[in-house]
Amino acid sequence: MKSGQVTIKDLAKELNISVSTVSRALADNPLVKSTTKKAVMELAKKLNYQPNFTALSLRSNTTRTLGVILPQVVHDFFSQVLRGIEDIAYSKGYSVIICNTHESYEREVMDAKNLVNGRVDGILACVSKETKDFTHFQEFKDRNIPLVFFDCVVDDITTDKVIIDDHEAALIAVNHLISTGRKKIAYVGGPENLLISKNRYKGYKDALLEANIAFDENLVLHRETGDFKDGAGAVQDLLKKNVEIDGLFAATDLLAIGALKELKKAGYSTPRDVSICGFSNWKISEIYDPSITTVDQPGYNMGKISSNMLFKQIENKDANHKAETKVLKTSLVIRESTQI
Amino acid sequence: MKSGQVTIKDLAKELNISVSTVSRALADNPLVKSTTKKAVMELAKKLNYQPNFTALSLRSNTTRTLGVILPQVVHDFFSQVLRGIEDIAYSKGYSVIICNTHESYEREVMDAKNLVNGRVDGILACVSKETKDFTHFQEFKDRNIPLVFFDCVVDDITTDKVIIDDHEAALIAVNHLISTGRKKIAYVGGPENLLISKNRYKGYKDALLEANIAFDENLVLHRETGDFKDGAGAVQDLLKKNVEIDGLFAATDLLAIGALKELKKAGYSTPRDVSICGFSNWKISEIYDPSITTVDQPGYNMGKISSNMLFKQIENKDANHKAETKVLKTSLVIRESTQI
DNA sequence: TTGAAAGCGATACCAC
DNA sequence: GTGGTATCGCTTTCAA
Repeated sequence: MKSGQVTIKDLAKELNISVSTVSRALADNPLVKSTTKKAVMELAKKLNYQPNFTALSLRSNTTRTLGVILPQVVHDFFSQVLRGIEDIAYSKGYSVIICNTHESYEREVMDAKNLVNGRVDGILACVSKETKDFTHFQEFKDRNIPLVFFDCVVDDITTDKVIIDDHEAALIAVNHLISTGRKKIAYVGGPENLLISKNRYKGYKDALLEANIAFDENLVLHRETGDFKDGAGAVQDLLKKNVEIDGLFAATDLLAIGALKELKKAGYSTPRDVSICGFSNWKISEIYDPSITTVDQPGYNMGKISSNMLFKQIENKDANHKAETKVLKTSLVIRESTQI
Repeated sequence: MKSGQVTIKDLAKELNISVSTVSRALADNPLVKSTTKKAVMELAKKLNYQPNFTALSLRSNTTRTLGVILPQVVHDFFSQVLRGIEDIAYSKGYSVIICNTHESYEREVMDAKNLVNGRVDGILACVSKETKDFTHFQEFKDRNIPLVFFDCVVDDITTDKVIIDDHEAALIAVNHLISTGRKKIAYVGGPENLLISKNRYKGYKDALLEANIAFDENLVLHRETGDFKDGAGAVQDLLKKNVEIDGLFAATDLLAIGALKELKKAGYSTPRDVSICGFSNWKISEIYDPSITTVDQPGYNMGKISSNMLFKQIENKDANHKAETKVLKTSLVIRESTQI
């Protein structure tokens, strides 16, 4: 009973029976005499026995733990995804170990290495912005560790993926701006190398195309981040160019708000002069004054679907599993920033 | 080599040597002949051998893992705390398993039970709003599992704690409102049973006292949550009572913003008519229009200090450790909402 | 109905 | 230098 942990041995010794019997009794094995069983149960309760987690894991070669690798946790969207993951995991008696890479490639590699050695039964991952090399993820596949990508996925790795139809979402958002009579619509986007940025940008362009509005390179601003400051910076650049706009589609809510605040500084009112649409439906977009029209991403659902796919892999580890990609629909939330 | 995992046995068999030698070679033990060592190392690299985490844990009775129990992750403050914790943990080669209780007592108990069986080497915990019974935390102490509370702590359990001087922070914040000439200052607070709420409220009252401003019960509104909606609701109640205010101190930033927006609706401008101060310095308080004066909590530092205290406990597990409570200082960030 | 012993993957002590 | 074996805590055959 060293280090405060009561083991099955302690129970056996105390009751003068073998560890096998104790183990069986605790497992409520019908072979064990009911009096013995009762005695074991009672002592276990009395000494507050808890089976050692590590021993169980070693024996069963499972950890009842999922690993989640994601770039940020202070992020309304990811937090919803996490909730979805946790809800499914908890319902199956699994724990979740969250690795927060803080958008750092180095940290992501460390985290992956840390999870590769049998610490978890499966991995859910969303790759960071910085990541361009994916061998640390390939490692999971090589070791036959179940892996599901969500949101920011890796094309080169064949495994289950859950993504959002960013292209369609952007298309619908920009259509909405157009339908309210806007014609000179600017685009402010996040990191150009990200697939999600590319798709949102393409959605923007396609919406203009469909509406027969000429595409104008001058109205497009790709930024290094999806942050507030970059939204403001983008508008400054726009104003310097002296171009006229009456609408703005931003690839994140923070970009939208940064842009809005900067436009206001320059004397433009939203939605009157420039109507603005963001992306993600962060809480702030609801609270902001004016509230921001934005694309709602089904984060909770994405978490649930991803972990369900992961559990399917875990449960059929031997069977060869056909990788699947699920594309989730979004919806547009119309608020003050586009209501005229 | 079942389930894709290469073990020390596989290496031994392949090289026709014993597992002991392989183990020693991998540990770079000087007793091993260098040619043997080289052969082992090379084969290990070739087969991509990784020592099994669970076996290591069982052997050493340590998991090199910290458990963090907290009520929310989408929370600027907690996320900073987490970063502080992670930075220290990573630097010591530890992983962090985050249990997000979503402010639910039930979930908190589940999480605690889940961590009590040797899955982690120590626990960092911030209790949820709902929690009134603390036996699940006492369990850690009983089992001699290192435990540190941060932010929302449990008075009845003797262990290391890291808290913020909420009372002083509130005092300084309200002093600031008074110093800008405000005299009819309302208080909008979160759940009354929380220690942090009590202290912030007391800070508010003491600031008035010090300034010889009569305390007026009508200006005080305790709410069920610290959320945006409750801020708005509080102001609605205030307006119904037909009381005049020229300042407002809220126990959270979201309460502050909810109040501000509602006041604006009723025709009051901030800071001109009512200046407003929040608490926590969430990102939104910087971005909001107008930006919000608020109390900055040293979250990152709190995380670092907490985990350092935890490691001290882990490293001196046998020595009887004297519990300590650290109180961290805050600072006031003055922004537009109180600049006249 | 129960006990002895093997085994999960790794380390470390004791022989030789 | 190297191999055999006990051990960590638990489950599960195999024998009795």
